[in-house]
Amino acid sequence: MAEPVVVVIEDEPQIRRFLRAALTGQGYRLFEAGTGEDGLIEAASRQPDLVILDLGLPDMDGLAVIKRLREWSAVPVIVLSARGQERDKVAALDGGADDYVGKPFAVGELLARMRVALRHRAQLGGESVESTFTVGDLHVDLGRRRVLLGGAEVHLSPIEYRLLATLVRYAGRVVTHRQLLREVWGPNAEAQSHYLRVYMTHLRRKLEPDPARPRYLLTEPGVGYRLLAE
Amino acid sequence: MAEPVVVVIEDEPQIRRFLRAALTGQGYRLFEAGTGEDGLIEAASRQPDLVILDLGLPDMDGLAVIKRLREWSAVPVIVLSARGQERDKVAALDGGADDYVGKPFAVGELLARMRVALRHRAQLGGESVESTFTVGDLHVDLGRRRVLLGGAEVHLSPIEYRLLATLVRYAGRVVTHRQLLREVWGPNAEAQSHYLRVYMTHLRRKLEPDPARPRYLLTEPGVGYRLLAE
DNA sequence: TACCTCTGTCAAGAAGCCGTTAAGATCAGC
DNA sequence: GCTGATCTTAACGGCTTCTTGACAGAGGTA
Repeated sequence: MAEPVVVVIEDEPQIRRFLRAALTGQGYRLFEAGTGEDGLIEAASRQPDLVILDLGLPDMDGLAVIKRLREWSAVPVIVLSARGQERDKVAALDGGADDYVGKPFAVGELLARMRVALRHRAQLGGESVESTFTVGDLHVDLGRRRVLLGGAEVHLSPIEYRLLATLVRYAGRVVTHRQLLREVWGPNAEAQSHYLRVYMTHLRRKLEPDPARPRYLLTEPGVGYRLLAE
Repeated sequence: MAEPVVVVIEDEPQIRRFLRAALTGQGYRLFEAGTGEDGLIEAASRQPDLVILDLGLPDMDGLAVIKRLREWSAVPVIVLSARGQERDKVAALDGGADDYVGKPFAVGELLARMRVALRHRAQLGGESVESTFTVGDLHVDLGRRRVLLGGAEVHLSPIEYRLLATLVRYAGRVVTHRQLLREVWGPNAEAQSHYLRVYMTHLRRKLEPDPARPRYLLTEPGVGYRLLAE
């Protein structure tokens, strides 16, 4: 990777200055945002190789930023936070963050963890960053948060969309009940498997030609669900 | 991933006991080693989804273990260490570790970081050679939880699949009745060898050209079963 | 040959999971 | 505060899957 692109979402000017000095010195290209909204815009427009995210933003909760980001992007996210509570860490990591570094942080460790994240990304290779998915009549654009069925836009509720987006991210493979519940409803809902049944019915009614005989949204009895690929 | 396999390389018995309790309760399959050498052997033979490695081993340096492991495996490694120095962290992370957790550690955080590592691995997924198996017309894709017979997908119930997957993991070698029962039905079912006969019949009916004369799913009388490997 | 153990097959009842519907609770926008 | 959309929760029928019992065949042994 010639010059890795990093988006820093952080409101404290001191820390931004500090990161700017440390990262540009190491050959990173840096883009900065002071709010969650701006950060999401930067992440979308700069196509970064890595996102560094402060949890304590003025406009929105850090977890919400991760969640929004993860709807369309698999870019590695390193969380930077002054909150050192275990439950904050667990929530961020389960919410889609790839690493969690407490403040105050040692810059050498942060740089090492950044190298790990970039290594992971390099292993994935180019195409799995794909943000659109098509099978049969069904087309999902994760970047634009749009779902088309035979060319016509289908409106999905937030939960319906998150459920579908999760299946898209793992298209072709079985996603277990636990995993779906954790990624859509959060780690406290792992036992509520009836949610899944209700929302799978919704999705099938909106997306399947014959909801009683699913072509795309397949049940793997006793295990989970799978979105048919190609 | 049905039941993630974890290899723990750690010499302190207390911490091993602690990890055993924490991980098996979360649905992980655990294999343990007390030395670096044993750990490398376990990692090679168990094909784990994740390795947890203590840096302070009696026989060899933790960094050396990572290095040897990385010569042939990309399995995620989480380092557990009492040494909290920044240079130790940087060395481990740059040496090939995927994460670094200091002792004493919070179990919730460790579990969350494990889920992150498994998520990364799942995204790599698909083509990785180690998770698919082929013999004759029969093709088993453990990563996607799919079974193909002459190119056509075969539907297996959860127990049927777990039984086949266990045989695949030991392909070519005999797996004893006890071991199959333990891995498929759990440790309380080791005496129910009846189950095995019923489900082996199911599998053969679904997978064998002539179920009465098995080509793939072979009986080893008095011992167990074996899946033919080419 | 007769007997015994191990193995394979079939089938039926039980149990649990899944899909569907609908009603009340909650939230967001006006 | 009203209204419509969305989410949660409960109920229930149907269906797959699991468990269990019965029995027959294979193969070894006295």
